Amino acid sequence: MNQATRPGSATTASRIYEALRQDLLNGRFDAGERLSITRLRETYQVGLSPLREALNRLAAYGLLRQENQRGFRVLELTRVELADITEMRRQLEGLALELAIRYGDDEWESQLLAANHRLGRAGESTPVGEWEQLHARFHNALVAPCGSTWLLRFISQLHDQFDRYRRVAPRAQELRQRLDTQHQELVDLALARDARRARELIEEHITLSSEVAKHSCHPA
Amino acid sequence: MNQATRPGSATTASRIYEALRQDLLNGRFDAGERLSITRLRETYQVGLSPLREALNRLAAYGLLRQENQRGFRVLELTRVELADITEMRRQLEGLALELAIRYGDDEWESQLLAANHRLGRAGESTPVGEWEQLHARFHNALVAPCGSTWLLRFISQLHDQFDRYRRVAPRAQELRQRLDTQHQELVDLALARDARRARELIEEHITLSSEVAKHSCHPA
DNA sequence: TCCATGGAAATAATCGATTATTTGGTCTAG
DNA sequence: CTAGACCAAATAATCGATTATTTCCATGGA
Repeated sequence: MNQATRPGSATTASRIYEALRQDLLNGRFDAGERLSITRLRETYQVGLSPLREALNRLAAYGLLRQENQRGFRVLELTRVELADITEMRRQLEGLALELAIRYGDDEWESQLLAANHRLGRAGESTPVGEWEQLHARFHNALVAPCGSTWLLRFISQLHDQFDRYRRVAPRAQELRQRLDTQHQELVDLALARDARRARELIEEHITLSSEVAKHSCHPA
Repeated sequence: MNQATRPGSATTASRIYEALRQDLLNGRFDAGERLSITRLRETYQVGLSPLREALNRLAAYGLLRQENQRGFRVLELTRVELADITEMRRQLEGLALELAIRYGDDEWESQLLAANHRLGRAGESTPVGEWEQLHARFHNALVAPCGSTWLLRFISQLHDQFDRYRRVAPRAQELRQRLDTQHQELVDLALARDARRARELIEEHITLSSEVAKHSCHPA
């Protein structure tokens, strides 16, 4: 999930990067908002340099837009962008799932069952950001052994983008349940090594998630 | 190609970002090399803050590896990585080309012909980095109207990655000519709107480029 | 000989202050 | 009235100095 900055102890810049990323994903900022650097300094209680470095990383990652001499702003939420992200997720996660089914071993099957179990246990009382994290873990476990680090990287990036839309979305209980059912079916198809139907289902799954998220776009 | 930081006048950070990116693509640094910040300061004649911001961007973009408290290092060149980049280029550019053929209009056809013409005119006397730039332009023109900004973004990113391998590659004249021929054929198939064969050809084209680049990997 | 330890030198990260650019409002000329 | 120029306040970007961490080498013990 994070860029590989783990070795050595955490630096202020990488801590603030993660904090900002989470807050962006959780919709703590308004879409299109200009981020005042001085205000961020106060909010997160950090110095200027590490903060700016974190913002530069986030802009390069695609969670912020950077304009020379005009600072940083949060990306807008638009239907066109959501459609793009959705279609790319369909293509890339579909491909990755096929590859994962081809290459995944026993260890993968265990990890997948575990991730699915943890996700299934999360109920109504689960804290806001926690379900999203378990959900991300599940989808990551699904495609992890696809064999391509770049594919996984792009998928994570798109997942982060998609989360910005999902978070704001209303909790349609019925749809939520259909999505949960699909998770279970995805596990079954993966273990059965049915690549064709698994790919069909994950594409359908992503499209359905997108329908839910669509409500968070601008005019509503 | 660049991240959208154009408005306002160029900042030192974005200038040094571009300079470093070009130098990384052109192989001015050794693979795996640790980048000494103080040395970079002297080489590029810039202050510490903008330099660090540029490095942070490049790391988030994937052209550098950042390790907490241990600075930045150039990525290694490995066969595994090249194979991954190549396969992803095949998938993503293949998809993008199909979409471009579906959605591209007259303007696209003109741009494509122009880009192809400019690339064809570049001969032996063309400066080192120039051919690569024209080549990148051509490939970009090919897929530009695919309709997905994320797909184009990923393709550019992979193209930059691939360039690190290509630059070092020996100039096998015969292969170079086959690649040139393929460029012409790609244009023909695109104008004929033959999506299936165009996709087949671009996948073959990328694979062939990769064969040439393979010589630049570590043990040789 | 080989590892472990300590400490200085090198270097990465951060801070505080300064400079450069943009923004928003006001005034004047047409 | 409107358009343009100008000024002051806000804020982004950069610099120079300081702090924290790692690296490297020397030394001593098993």
